[in-house]
Order: sequence, then C-alpha cells, then structure tokens
Amino acid sequence: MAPTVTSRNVARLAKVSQSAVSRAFTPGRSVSEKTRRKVLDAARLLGYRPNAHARSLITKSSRIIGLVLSYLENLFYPVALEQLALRLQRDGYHVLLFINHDANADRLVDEILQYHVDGIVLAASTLSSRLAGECAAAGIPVVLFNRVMAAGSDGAVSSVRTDNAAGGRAIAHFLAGAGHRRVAFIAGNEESSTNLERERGFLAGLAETGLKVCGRAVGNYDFEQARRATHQLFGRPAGRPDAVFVASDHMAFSVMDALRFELGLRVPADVSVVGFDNVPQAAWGSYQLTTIEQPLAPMIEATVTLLQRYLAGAVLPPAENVVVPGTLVVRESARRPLAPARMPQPARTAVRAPRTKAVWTPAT
Amino acid sequence: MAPTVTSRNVARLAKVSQSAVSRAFTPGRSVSEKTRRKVLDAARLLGYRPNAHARSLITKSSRIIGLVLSYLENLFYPVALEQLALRLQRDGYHVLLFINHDANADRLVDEILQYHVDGIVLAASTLSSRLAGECAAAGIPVVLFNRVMAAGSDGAVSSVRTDNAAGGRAIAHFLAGAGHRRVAFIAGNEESSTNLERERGFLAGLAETGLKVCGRAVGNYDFEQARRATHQLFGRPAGRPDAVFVASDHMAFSVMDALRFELGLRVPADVSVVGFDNVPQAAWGSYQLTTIEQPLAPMIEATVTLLQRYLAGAVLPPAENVVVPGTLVVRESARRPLAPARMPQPARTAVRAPRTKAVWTPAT
DNA sequence: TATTATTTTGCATACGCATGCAAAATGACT
DNA sequence: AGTCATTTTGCATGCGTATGCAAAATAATA
Repeated sequence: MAPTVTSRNVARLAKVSQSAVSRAFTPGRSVSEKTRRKVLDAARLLGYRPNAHARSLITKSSRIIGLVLSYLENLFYPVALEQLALRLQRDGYHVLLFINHDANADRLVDEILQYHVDGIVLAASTLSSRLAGECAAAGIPVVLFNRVMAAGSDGAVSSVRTDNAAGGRAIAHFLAGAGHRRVAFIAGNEESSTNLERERGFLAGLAETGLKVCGRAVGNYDFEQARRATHQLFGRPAGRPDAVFVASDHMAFSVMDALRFELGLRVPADVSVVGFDNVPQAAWGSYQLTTIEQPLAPMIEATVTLLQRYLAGAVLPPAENVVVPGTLVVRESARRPLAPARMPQPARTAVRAPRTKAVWTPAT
Repeated sequence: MAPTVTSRNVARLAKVSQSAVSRAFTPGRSVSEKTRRKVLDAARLLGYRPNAHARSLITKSSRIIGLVLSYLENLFYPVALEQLALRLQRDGYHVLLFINHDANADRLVDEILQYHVDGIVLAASTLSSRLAGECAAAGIPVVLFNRVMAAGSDGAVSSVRTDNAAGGRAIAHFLAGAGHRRVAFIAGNEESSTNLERERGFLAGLAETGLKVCGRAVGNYDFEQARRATHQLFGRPAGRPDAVFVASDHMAFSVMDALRFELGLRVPADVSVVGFDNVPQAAWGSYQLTTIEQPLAPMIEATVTLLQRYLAGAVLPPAENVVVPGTLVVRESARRPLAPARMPQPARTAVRAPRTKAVWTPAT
C-alpha cells in the first residue's frame, strides 16, 4: 500500500524539526514565515496532510460530531442533515453518521463512543436515560434534535425543537376559524415527544374553540400506515370528518393521496388537510399543503451553538432546551378562515423553556 | 472534563497487563477465557471502550468510509445514503459525510484525506482526475456511485451505476410504442455522466423507431429549473410535444405539476411523462410516475464489494465499472403501448463493462 | 556594540493502543 | 514425575502528532 507520509518525512525534506512541521499546520502557532514556507512546499511535494487520528489522540478533540438518524424517507431529516453538515463543515467539524432503525441503542452507543466524537446530535429514537448517562460519563455533549427526553427521565439533556404545542394549537384555531366542526387527528409515533406535543396543543386549541376531536388514528410517521389510518377515519360516509390534522407532512401527503385517489374525496372541498414540518414537497403543486414550518436555519444554529458551548467550556454548562417558534404556512390543502383566526393568545411566540439544571456533573 | 478511561486503567483493575486488555477486545486474539472475563468485567465497571483513533493509528485502518454528497432534496440520495450506511455498519464501518455544493474539491480532498478514511464513495460532483490521482497516491480506494469519470480522463476509478443508456432506450421504445410521435427531453445537468448516457440512449432508441426528439430543455436536476424548462417546451400550443422523458424523477414531479396546474394539461391524456430513478415518491398517488428503477440493493452491494476488494488485498485490484440493469416501472403518468413494445434487442440486460486497467499503481 | 526583550526552534515526551518476541503457564503424553 | 508441544501472558516498542521547556536566533533598545 501507499507509504504514509508523516510530518517527519516533511521535516527531513524541509530541513526543519518535526515540531516545526506540526506548528506550520496549526494556525496560531509560532513559526517564522520562512520555515512555514519551506514546510508547506515540502508538504505539497510529498502530498502530506496531518493525520487527524494522531492529532485527536493528543488534542483530545476529533472534530467529529456523531449524528443519529433513522428513516430518511421523510425529507425533513435529509434536509436537516444537509444543513447541519454544511454548518459544521464551516467550523472544521464533520458528521459521522449512525443509522438506527431498531432501537438497539446499546451497540449504537458503544460504536459512537469508540470514535470519541466531540458531540452527538440525536435525531432518531429517544435517548434512554441510561444512555444519556453513559455519554455524560464520557464527557460527550448530546443535543436532541426535534425531540426531548421523556418527562421524568433523570438525565437532563439539551434539546432543540419547534414549539410543537403552539403549532398544534394554531392549526386547531385555523381549522375552527374556517368553520370546521368535525376535526380529526392522525398521530405519528405515539411515544414520540413531537407527536405528544402536537396532539396536546391541537386538543387544547380545539377545546378553546369549544370543539373536540371527532376521530383519531395512528400513522406512526409512516407513509403506508398513514394511508390505512385515512381509510379507517374516512372509509365510511357516516360521520366523516371534514378536516384532519396530520402529525407530519410526510404522512399528510399519503393522506391526501388516499383521500383523493382511493376514497374519491376532494381536498379541500370535502376535507381540509393540514400537516407539520413544511418539507419542500409541501409547496409542490400536487399538494399545496397548509402546514407548520419548522424553521431549520435557527434550529441548526441553536444546535451548533449548544454544541460549541459545550466544546468551549472547561466546565460543563447546564442542559438547555431551546424552543423555536413555528410558522403557519397557509396553502390550498385546507379551507381558509373567513375572518382572520381569533386566538386568545398568539400561537407563535419564541418560547425558551426554563433551563433545566444538569443532573450529571463533570468528573473533574 | 471526563477523565478518559484507557486500557491501562482496565488492566490495573483487572490485574492483568495492558496487552491482555487489548487482546480481550480484539476478536481472534489469544486470551484465556478467565482473563477475558476479568477484563470485560473491569471494562464494564469503568465504562471503557477502545479508542478508535489510537487503534487506527496502529492498524492503519480507520473503519471509516468517506461519502461525498451534494443536494439531498432529491430523495434518491438520502435513500441510497441510508442503505449504504446500514450496510457498512453491518461490517463495522461507518460513514463520514462530506457535503459538496460548490465544486471546491480541493479543500474537500484535504479534509477527507486527513481522516485517513479507508475508502471514498463519491455520489456528488465529478471527480477531477487530479483528485483521483491524489486519492490513489494516498492508497485510498474510490468508488463513484451513480456516475463515471468523464471519458478521456487518465485516472481509472471504479464506479457503480445503472445502465442509463439502456434505460433511456427502453423509454424511447415505450413511448414510441404508445404511439407518441412528438417526444421531448428535459435534461439534468448536461455535464453529468448520468444525463449524457440517458440522453444518448433515449435518442438512439428514438432513432431505432424512426423518431427524432422534437424538443429539448435543460432542468439541471433542479426542481425550479425543471419547471421553467416545462414552460419553455409546453408554453405555446403550437407544435406542443405529447410526451416527455425527464432525466430524473425529482424533475419529473416538477414537470407534472407544471403541466397540470400551471399549463392546464392532463397527464397522461395530453402529455405522457416518464422519469428516471424510481424514488419512493414516484409510487405516490399524485404522480404514479412511469420510470426506470435504479436497483439500490445491488448497487449498494456492488459498492461495498468493490470497497472490500480494495481493503482486503495487499495489492490493488484494477478499477472496475459495474453496470446494473434498470427496470422500466410502468405506472399511470404515461400512455401505455397498445401492443407490447417491440425492441430490436432487450433493453434491460446485465451489462458488465470491460474491466478498465488501473492506471495508477500502488506505491509499494 | 552591548544588553535585554521577544520570537523561533529543537528536543523529548506522551497520547492510547496493537503487536512481535520471549518467558511463563498450561496441557498432553510417556 | 519428566519431557515436550501448545497456549497464554507480559514487556517493550512504535504508530503520527502536539506541546512544555530550554536553547538558539532574532529584534529592540540603550
């Protein structure tokens, strides 16, 4: 195989010491312009680049962020992934990917920790508190993306998410304002914090307008299951809902297709459909989906900021839960309110949850 | 920060030597069951996991594969990414992600090589031959995914792709067989090998049935540009095509939306639309897109096989270009032929291109 | 030019682990 | 119990780099 080019080889060629080579490649180190030039020339000649692994062994920083994802078919995650990776690259970090279908989180954690990543972004599965503890013990910061830890978990972990409850509530008022009285809900994964919050906000919003949900089915954030849920709710004419809030855009597309092409219903004439996420497809002509936008840019920014706060500090800052406001994007998949929707309080406000004290303390 | 747990700590606790710890964590090494147990117990107690960077420093294998992608909005890539990452995880490898929007490949290569990845999968941008040379010099195998090197490039690099030409040809015969006489083409990125091959095959296929393309526009694999291309081709009634082959599904969705909702044309009654890729959305009710399926499973398998052939061998095997057959998936977006399409020769055949000799030789 | 302040450089060492080698331990067989 | 084959173990070293420290070189000042 190719003989690895080391800093020593460069040093010899440039007639300087190995340390000089190292310093020439480390911004902010003391090197004269002359030797720096000599080193870089020699390095280019030999095709040398510093070995990141050897470097991380000493600096104790791999400049790698572990990202845990599950299914990528829902465009929300690929797009977020792209943004996050780009943002991190700007700062010299890179994303090591972990796909986690089954919830076999044990092996996953082992694998992640072996790489001594500088941080973990979790956008799949819910972190067990045991798992959070292990990362904490290893001194690795974890940021939950688009999810929070189950209430009552002991380990406090930082998180970034959209204000799901406010979004659900805004949708309730929007639908009620449009005169809908028979409103249904199609849930995602019932365990997930996103679904719990969206549903809670939705029900609360309905209650504020004197409504109750008239149908509920579970789509589990899956395209096919959402289709079945649609048949379940809209299969028989009797007592059919005239509006439905679907817990994610990805499912909402399935719902619209099923309504139109399998059940012969018109959207929005017969049924109003509202989603959540505002993935790119929501703007496509075939769907024109009214939905709550999850503002990716600020979410990514918050994620990176949280990570950096960890990386910078000698002392570990407390866990923080960032909540970003979502925006109702009105398109054509749902009837519009005649008058602007009335809401007791503004549904979208920047909410910053009270900082949770970190339970885990840095081991020296 | 957390004190790093090393193999020495474990060794001390387990009352064995550091080498014993190392061996206990390396399958296939000589350790008695007794000490192995002792070591694992101590390791669990301390929360020890071997440091992948230190390990890779010695073994000269990072068990990391670099994956270069650009835009993830076209679902083909996220899905491929997911499959690939899963497949590699099974073998103990992991994916380090590089997003490459602008074609600033120089910095990219520097970054990748620093991590001493065991291999590179390139699914974005076309590798300049200079770049291929650098990877070769560093002894890092490169596999192009869904693309090939520009003809005439000196560096031979392995690749895996669908038989794009055969696919384009099959589509031509399919459309001609359905009685279409005014057939247009919407190109992707005109530089890309995928587009070149698909277009070439399409034109060849049309020629075989005595047809010529009656319109052509460029969508550059972009949703919005595909929309504009559609207006360009179908904007005026005079001489309007009655069928169009769009170089990717992702663009085809845009084309269908534009035809239906902006130009008031019916698909397939007024215009037949055919795509390429068979991304999940192609099966969705709103599109029901007739398209060529890129068989992901065999493509991933071939990619991994190629990589492993490199990783295993002490001597570098020659570059190999794997071509996998695509399948025409007939749905509702295009008129169907009355009689089964007649084709001089079967359009889908497993073609394995002649092995290209590797131009670069291993440096020792 | 002599003296001091400042920058640059090289030396030596450590990061955490795998591995060749020889010593020790174990097992097999007279 | 004694000899030999085999397995297990520990020692020592090196992978490629960063960094503290002291020596050397340079710049600044008198």
